[in-house]
Amino acid sequence: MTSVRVRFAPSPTGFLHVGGARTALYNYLFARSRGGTFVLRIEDTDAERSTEASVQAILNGLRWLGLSWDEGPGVGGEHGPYFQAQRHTRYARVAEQLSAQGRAYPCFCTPEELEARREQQLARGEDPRYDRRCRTLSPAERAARAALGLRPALRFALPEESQEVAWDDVVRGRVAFRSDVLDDFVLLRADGLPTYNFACVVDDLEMRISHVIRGDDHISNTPRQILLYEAMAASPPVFAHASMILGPDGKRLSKRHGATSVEAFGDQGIIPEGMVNFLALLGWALDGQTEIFTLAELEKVFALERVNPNPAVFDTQKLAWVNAQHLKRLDEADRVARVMAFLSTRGHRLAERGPDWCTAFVRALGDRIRTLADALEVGAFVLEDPPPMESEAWAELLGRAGAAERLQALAVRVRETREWSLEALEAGTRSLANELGVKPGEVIAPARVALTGRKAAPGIFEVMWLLGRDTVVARLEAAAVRWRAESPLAARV
RNA sequence: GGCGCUAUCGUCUAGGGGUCCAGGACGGGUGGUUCUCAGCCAUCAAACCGGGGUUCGAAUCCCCGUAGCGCUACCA
Repeated sequence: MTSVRVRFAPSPTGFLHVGGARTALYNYLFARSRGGTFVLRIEDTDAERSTEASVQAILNGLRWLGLSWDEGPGVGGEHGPYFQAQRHTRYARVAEQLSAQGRAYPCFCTPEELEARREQQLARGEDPRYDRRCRTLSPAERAARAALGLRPALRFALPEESQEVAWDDVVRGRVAFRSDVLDDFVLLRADGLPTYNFACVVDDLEMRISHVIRGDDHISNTPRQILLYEAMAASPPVFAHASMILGPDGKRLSKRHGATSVEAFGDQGIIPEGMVNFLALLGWALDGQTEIFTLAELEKVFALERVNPNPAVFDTQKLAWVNAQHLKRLDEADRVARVMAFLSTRGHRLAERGPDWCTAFVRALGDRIRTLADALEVGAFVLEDPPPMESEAWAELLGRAGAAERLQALAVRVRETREWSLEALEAGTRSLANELGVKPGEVIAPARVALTGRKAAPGIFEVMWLLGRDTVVARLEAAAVRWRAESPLAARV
């Protein structure tokens, strides 16, 4: 019985990108759905680009999504360390074995020489590949070069005979390469640090990884890795290559498409539930019908075999919709807490108005917010005093005959309203319209503009209630005054 | 250039030879509900990349082409 062990192995060179997040999610879901172990390993062999800040950003991104790891940074485990930078002696040991077996050899070519040769090959129309000149160096020649102080890199010795290297990819079926399209790639750099392919194989082997789930940009690395497993007399794990996530232009998603880190989406008001659900759907479907899932539900129904091999375009519209679905499914207290937390990051401290007010506020926002950030827009009437006046809304109000009188009358009515409740406010407004002989909308529409500065807003009585008597009266009167001053319909004195 | 992967509505996808004149969802159009918007309900438009095969029968299998993407580093 082989237990399922998967890993997410990001290199800490930036934030957690949505592509990486989806890979992490698929790994996590596969582990959970199979009762397996989800390992987090940091691939920081590139000291130039790796930073501690990135490590933290990635961990935070995973935590935000709710993807907890069973082994890795912060939680430990039996197969650590989980930072490649701390595993050098292991790579060196394996490298030595490979060398002893004749499957690896030192290469004294300098990067400059290699680059020059590569260009020559290209110029001749050949495929740029290492010419293996150091592979046949005699021990004496090697010693001579080392004596000159030259630091060699260690290269993998590909099989002499070309062979087919193939595997059954869980998402793509059988994939095959001929080994002669490969070259003797570097295992250890001259500075002794392992390259990706080498470290990856050593670690996956030592960490007993059973399934490697990653992006399809690794497909062409897979034959190299399989050859390494063979050289190490080990059987390779099962591979599953999910495809890339593309931008709206069909190109691989990148920074120029705007936000691509999960953190940035959080800043835009996407909640983890929405992000996880949307990411899951990007390349996977349960039945083509069900769209909304919680992480817990995904853990039960996710199947790697149902991951789709074609590249998916990241559609922010659908993300917003999925997010909205989760937002409306949150229980009220939770939704209120999240909206308040989001707004406070933008400097709006609403908590001091009391829990009842906050609940009413979020209730008033209702389904008008697809993301938490929408609360900034939809709730602007209460977030700013006065809120910005949309010129189009004001222009329309100016063209409405008798608007000032109605606003004025409503101000009086509101001032006189004894009970500050939605019901009383609505009754007062409707009876006023009735007394004025106009439809309720004739009073409500001007009031909406006066109170919110917009033509579209939450229910007018909720708006009034939230604003409070003084503010409502003040905005109504101010609008009436301004209307009289600016409207061509105003009677001039 | 070489190698590889992919190819169903604008987008995410269901579909694994007949039950598909291709289903769902986002987005879009229209109508209804309503104080506006949103939401909700109803409804419409919208796709099997092209060409060959295989088969009684192909969206489904094979081949070729085309297109997109990926890799082609002492990056991961």
